Amino acid sequence: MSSSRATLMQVAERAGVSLASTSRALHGTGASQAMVDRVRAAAAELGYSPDAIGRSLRMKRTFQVAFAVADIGNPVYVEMLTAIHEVLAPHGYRVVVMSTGHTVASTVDLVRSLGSGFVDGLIVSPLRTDDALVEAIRQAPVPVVVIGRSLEKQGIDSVSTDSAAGIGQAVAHLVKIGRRRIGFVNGPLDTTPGAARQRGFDAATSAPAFAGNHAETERAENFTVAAGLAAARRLLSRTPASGPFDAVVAANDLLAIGVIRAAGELGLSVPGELAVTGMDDTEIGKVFQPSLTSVSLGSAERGRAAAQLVLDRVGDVVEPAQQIAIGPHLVVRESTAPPTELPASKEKSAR
Amino acid sequence: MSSSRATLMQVAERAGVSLASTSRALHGTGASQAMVDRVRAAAAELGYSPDAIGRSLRMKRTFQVAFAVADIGNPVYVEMLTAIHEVLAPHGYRVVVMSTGHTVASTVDLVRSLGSGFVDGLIVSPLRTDDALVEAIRQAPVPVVVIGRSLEKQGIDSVSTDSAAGIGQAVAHLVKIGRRRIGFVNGPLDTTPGAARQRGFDAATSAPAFAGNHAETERAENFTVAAGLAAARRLLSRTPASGPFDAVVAANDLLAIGVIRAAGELGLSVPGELAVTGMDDTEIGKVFQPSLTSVSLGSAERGRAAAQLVLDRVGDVVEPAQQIAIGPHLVVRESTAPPTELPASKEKSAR
DNA sequence: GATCGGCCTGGAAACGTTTCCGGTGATGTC
DNA sequence: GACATCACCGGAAACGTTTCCAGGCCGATC
Repeated sequence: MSSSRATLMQVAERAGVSLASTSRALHGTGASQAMVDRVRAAAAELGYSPDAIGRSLRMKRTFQVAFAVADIGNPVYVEMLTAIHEVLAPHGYRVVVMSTGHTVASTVDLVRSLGSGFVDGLIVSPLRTDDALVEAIRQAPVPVVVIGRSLEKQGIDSVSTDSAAGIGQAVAHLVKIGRRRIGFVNGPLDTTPGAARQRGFDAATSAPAFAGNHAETERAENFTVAAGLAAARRLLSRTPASGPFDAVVAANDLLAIGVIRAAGELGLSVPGELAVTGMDDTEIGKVFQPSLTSVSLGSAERGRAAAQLVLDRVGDVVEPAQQIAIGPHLVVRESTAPPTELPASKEKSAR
Repeated sequence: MSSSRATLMQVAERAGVSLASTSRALHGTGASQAMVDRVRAAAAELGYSPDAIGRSLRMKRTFQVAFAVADIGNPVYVEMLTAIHEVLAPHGYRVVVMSTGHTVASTVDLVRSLGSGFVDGLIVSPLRTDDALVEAIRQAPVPVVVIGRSLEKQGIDSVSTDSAAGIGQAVAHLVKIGRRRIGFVNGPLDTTPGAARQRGFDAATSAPAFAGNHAETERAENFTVAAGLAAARRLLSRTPASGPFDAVVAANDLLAIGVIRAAGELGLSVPGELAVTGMDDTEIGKVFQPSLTSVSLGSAERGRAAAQLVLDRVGDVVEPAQQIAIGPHLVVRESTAPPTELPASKEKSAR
């Protein structure tokens, strides 16, 4: 926190050359070798390092990209952040983490705040979307990439995934291993992921392949473990006419963990008596006990794609909006298996 | 991504007043009401929003703070990040996430890069520290707050916690509930937390209160679940002369989860046959099955304190370096309990 | 030998903002 | 009525950098 930093002007004086030449020498273009050596030496002596603000002002580039999510506590977003960081850092870009807040209005505010130009681009994964937000994004003074649903018609760059199809994969898997009464623990329906996943569940359970089985939805207040626990308690306290639930599809790994905890409370073994699937294929799901069968939506991959898209855009390539889709795929682990033939004792068999 | 943004100059012209007055009117000091109204109107018409870069250049303030950690994948750092964000955002500060890398050299580079002045302050939680880093921090052109060990003698602001004492609390708890052969799964000893926690374990297990019991350390490659799993396999494959391990202290919640998984592999029940403690009291530990007894080091609290410290410092209050200490405390959950009296059937001695 | 082209350099402008400073008009006080 | 005080306004400088432009030098070409 010592002496104020050296400026380019000071380096120029020290080297006895002009300001322009100094800049060129350090920047590396159109300067003689002698000049470069001289300036480099002076810069080293003074411990010069270029001022990012001055440079930004002149170049109209901040070398910063913002990443905005509602809840950085959700491991999915952390994975995205890591991936984004890995792509951007080698290009000299910094990542600013922002919070969208939980309402769409606050997200609109955030997008508008890009007007102050502290950032060259934005990657945002909004929980909720509406026309105002779409419009704000379209008007935004810097490239914006949305991670979430495809916004092709709206002409906005997006990296999406078909989470509805992902839920379909989970349901298909459960049916295939012999589950007949499937509950669905979803998040709020007015969120983009909540709506998509509900569509996926409804479609999968009204398809011919599902005929004769039972399906039922319970809605959690949000996408956290606590909400999942509460919702699962409600769901599992009901018993369909055809018999107790033997599987639960959760819209989220966190919700799934809540479901498993609820099952534990009720003395239901997982996967023996209750198979549970999650979604997002997070690290926490991998290490949970039992490890979580989960639909991977390629969080890291989506993060990387979004970052690459922003990078392309700030390199002022003006192209029509691009849509990148990442296919979901199911990763089967311990939390799903064919139902155990229960011995009369109803105690859990060997581990 | 439409028309280029309006500048203050344009607002001034539109309002028919000087640039200086425009700035004052918007900034709110020393302008008549009439002037304010007039300028506000013009600004609104043009959709003006002030340019952060121009402002930064002039004010020598970026309204950004960097938070640097080795591994943002570790939930502890996510909790800190959240807390930091919550403190800083209301003051108009943005948070830039940076990676220190795993070597001390790359951390030094990062601190040096502050010289480019893109940020008003830095909060860093380095895994490893050496004299070069301390010196770099002391020379840094902006306030730096270290989360980790106390750096009082070095004259650096720090927010620390006595993790050694925390390990002591864990050991005391285990002894109290009747555990006699305690393993310690630690991370690398050349890291700051690794070293401190080892000291804590060694001190606790060589204290009179521990006399007659067995203690043994196994070192994991890093602080992740996978490393914890591997280390626990090694540890539990050994059997002390006095009998098998009945408790494991892990230096970290992630390591603890690895330990529990290893116990599962070996058919050991937790907490019945093996009690396990973690450290950091992370969200994932709370929801794990069994939920984790863990030593809280107040991650969120430390984040908040560090953020507040940076905030004070950028408000150019020049005071001697401050040391804030957060006391550790044990949170007992399911993963520790008195040993179960094993029915004769279970082959305990043979293992 | 004059001209042209190419390489290199220095001067100066520009990016958008805040703030110092001097000036003007109005108001209040003796 | 003169003078000090005050509130407000406009001009201009400054923050640190990059880049346009013009000019100087040198070698090569005709």
